[in-house]
Amino acid sequence: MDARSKILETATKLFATHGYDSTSLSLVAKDASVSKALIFWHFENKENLYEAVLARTIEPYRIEPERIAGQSVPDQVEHLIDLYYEFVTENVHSVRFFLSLFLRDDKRPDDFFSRVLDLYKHYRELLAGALRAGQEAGIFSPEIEPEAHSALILSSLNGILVQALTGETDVASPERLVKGLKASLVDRLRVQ
Amino acid sequence: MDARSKILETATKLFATHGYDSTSLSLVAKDASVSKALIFWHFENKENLYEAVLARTIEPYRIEPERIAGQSVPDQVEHLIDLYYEFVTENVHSVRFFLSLFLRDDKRPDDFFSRVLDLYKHYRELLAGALRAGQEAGIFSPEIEPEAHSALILSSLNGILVQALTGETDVASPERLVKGLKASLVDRLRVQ
DNA sequence: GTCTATATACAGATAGAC
DNA sequence: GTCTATCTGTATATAGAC
Repeated sequence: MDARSKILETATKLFATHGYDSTSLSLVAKDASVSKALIFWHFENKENLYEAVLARTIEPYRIEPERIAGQSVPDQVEHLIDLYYEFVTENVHSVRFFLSLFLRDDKRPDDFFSRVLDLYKHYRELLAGALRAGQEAGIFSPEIEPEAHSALILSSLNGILVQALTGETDVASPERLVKGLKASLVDRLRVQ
Repeated sequence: MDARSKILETATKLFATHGYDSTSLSLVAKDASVSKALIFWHFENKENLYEAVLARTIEPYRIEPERIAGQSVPDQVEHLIDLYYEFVTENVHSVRFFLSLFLRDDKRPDDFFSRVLDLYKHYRELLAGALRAGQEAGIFSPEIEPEAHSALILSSLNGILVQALTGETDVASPERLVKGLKASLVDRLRVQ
């Protein structure tokens, strides 16, 4: 790997675990086995390096249309839940990173935030659409409001994932909680 | 207020918003209108100050038995949910602080963490107990497992609260989500 | 207890050789 | 492109006067 990529990779790991301020360029240089001066040659200053790291980190944050198409209406809801869950578990480190950015008064470039929020909103709308389609097909109870209920499902899912992210043991496993979520928040809404 | 308390109060605010590393003692001194040397005289070093701040912050984290006693069994579940919600909204700043500590590889003194976790566990057990009592009284469906379901309720609640903590607008309000949570995760479990 | 002045270390950043 | 050496600011921490 070339030096530039090595720096970027090392910095990504360090920024994500220690945050912006607590990550010194001396440490990045040492871990990447390059001189501090080389970091400045490639990225000009610490902030530019940070932005390059953010750009690299957010890269996989997108919805692939082919993955959500083609299901029968009732299965779509559970499938969307699975997709969300899979995405977060596949990107634990960066999700944890972004969540901690949301919580801190840290360096938080607004364009990255709005991109994460847009993605979240998109997901919620897909979920609401599937719920509404299910209602219209007479599968789900007409009592629920699709928008409100999709927000609740995502919130619950986030809660489960935060629990997994913070490494709380001794509670039920994430998989089991998601199963319970589907049972209570999806299956129980079916018209008998 | 005496200088020591002033320092403690100022440091609490600053550590919570900027974190350990990003909070300089020069800033604490300036904001508290004292000299830097006085901080060292009172707290010896930065880490000791931080621990004093943590001890002060965690102080309100306890369950008051009188607040959960005396309800009729079915109402207990919703009451516990309300208590949890109220506690978090009354302590937003420190909850956000602790959550960000859980997410970062920061300074994380294990005894404080285990105290937060114990409290959480206690809450979950109270909730499971209420659910079980409701089942035995024939009010809640025998289908659910109290332990698993109380974990799900708390996870969902956490998800709603994290959303509020991260300041995500444009989604449903926390109050509305909690109402939906109660409807789907509590009321729908009642035997008709 | 509270201050000013200072020691020491390390941060981000630059100069210039190769 | 990559390095060593160095500048400058600011951090934690100490010494010592009052």
